[in-house]
Amino acid sequence: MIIPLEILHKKGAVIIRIEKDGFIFHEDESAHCYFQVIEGMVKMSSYSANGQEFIQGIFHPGECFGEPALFGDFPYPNNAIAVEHSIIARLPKQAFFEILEHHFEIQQNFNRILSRRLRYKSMLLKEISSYNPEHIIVTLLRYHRELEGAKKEGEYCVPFTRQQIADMCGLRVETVIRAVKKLEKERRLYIREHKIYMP
Amino acid sequence: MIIPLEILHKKGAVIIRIEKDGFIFHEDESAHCYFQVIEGMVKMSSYSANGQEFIQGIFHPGECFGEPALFGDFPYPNNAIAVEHSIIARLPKQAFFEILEHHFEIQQNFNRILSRRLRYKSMLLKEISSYNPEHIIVTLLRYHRELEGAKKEGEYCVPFTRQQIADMCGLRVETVIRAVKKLEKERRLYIREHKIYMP
DNA sequence: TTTCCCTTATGATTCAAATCATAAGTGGTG
DNA sequence: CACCACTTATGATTTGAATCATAAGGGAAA
Repeated sequence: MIIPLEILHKKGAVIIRIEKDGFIFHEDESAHCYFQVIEGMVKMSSYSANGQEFIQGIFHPGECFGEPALFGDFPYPNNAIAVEHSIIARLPKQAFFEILEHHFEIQQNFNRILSRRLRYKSMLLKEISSYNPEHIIVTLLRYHRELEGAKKEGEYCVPFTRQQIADMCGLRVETVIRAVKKLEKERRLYIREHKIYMP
Repeated sequence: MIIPLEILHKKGAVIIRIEKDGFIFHEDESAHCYFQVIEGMVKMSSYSANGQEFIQGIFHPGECFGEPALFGDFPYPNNAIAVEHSIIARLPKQAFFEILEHHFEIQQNFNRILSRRLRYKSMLLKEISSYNPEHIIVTLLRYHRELEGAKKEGEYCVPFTRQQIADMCGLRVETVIRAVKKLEKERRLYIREHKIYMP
């Protein structure tokens, strides 16, 4: 939980419900609000001219999104879309900055969050720019396994479809399917009932 | 100037000199210091297994680098290398965090800087994952022209070699050379004495 | 239970960027 | 000046991922 719900309430946050595939905001819209996921799942993504989607991030309950546009004073760089029916807190920019002024530890926490997102993108850029699909996918999955963190005993059950993996690293479904098959042959991961597992 | 030099001095920053191509820190090293460029130019980059370089960012006088690793508590994700002979202020992590505690506006400024870097990487990822070299290069150059900002009357003289452009967007020199030629033919940019200009 | 859509799967073909080779222009330095 | 390293340049060839086509499996909903 980035900002405790009490504080959000006190500052006048609105709770909104979004159905699956509903937009919370659109790419290039000017940024007026801070958002925090309460229930459900939200993705930030954009579509290129040919309709290909690129997923920049996926956000779970307690996580925030849209705030870089507030900090950096630029339009939302991507669309925010509910991956499933979701409940979200929305707080106007002004109130958001007031919270930061009075809570050093929250402000600091944002530095941590932004820095980790930078690390993720830094890693992805390096991968995409110079490695093959198998390498990219293994690195991506390892990263997400680390995020799950604590509960790391045993194997990691990958919570993404091949399409989602493709959209996160700029590959095509078929390429991901083939790469995953190849990785299975090399024993670097396993497939059971079409689900991917990492040892 | 992210952190004023007086403050850095008072907190015990060390001034270091690095010759061209010298390393300031290495990828995967654990992060102990904050850095700020005083003179010269520094790039953050990493090398893939086959020796290909990917430049994650370039930093000029007044700009900082290495701080995401401090905020996010992870090893430096890339190498920091002097592009030319440079003078740099180095401040231990502990002292850096003390400065933040006492300077709300500096803390806030870091939120802005990190957010803008995120935007840059977000843009690059989208470009690299779904557009052709010409599109990627135009977007990259447009971004850098905007950074130069104020002095934007007239055309933009691109301050990068084709190799540097290639290393910033994961392409090969030959590809960049050909793409730039093609863009010139389409009148989307100009070449005079081998230098690239954008109208 | 049938329908529909999404996901996984596989083979054939295309194509754009990487790779390889080669050379001319440029700038700094001993 | 001569030399060396880097940058720009161009053509030929290779290659790996995208694209196209097709189909089977699974889950949700009418």
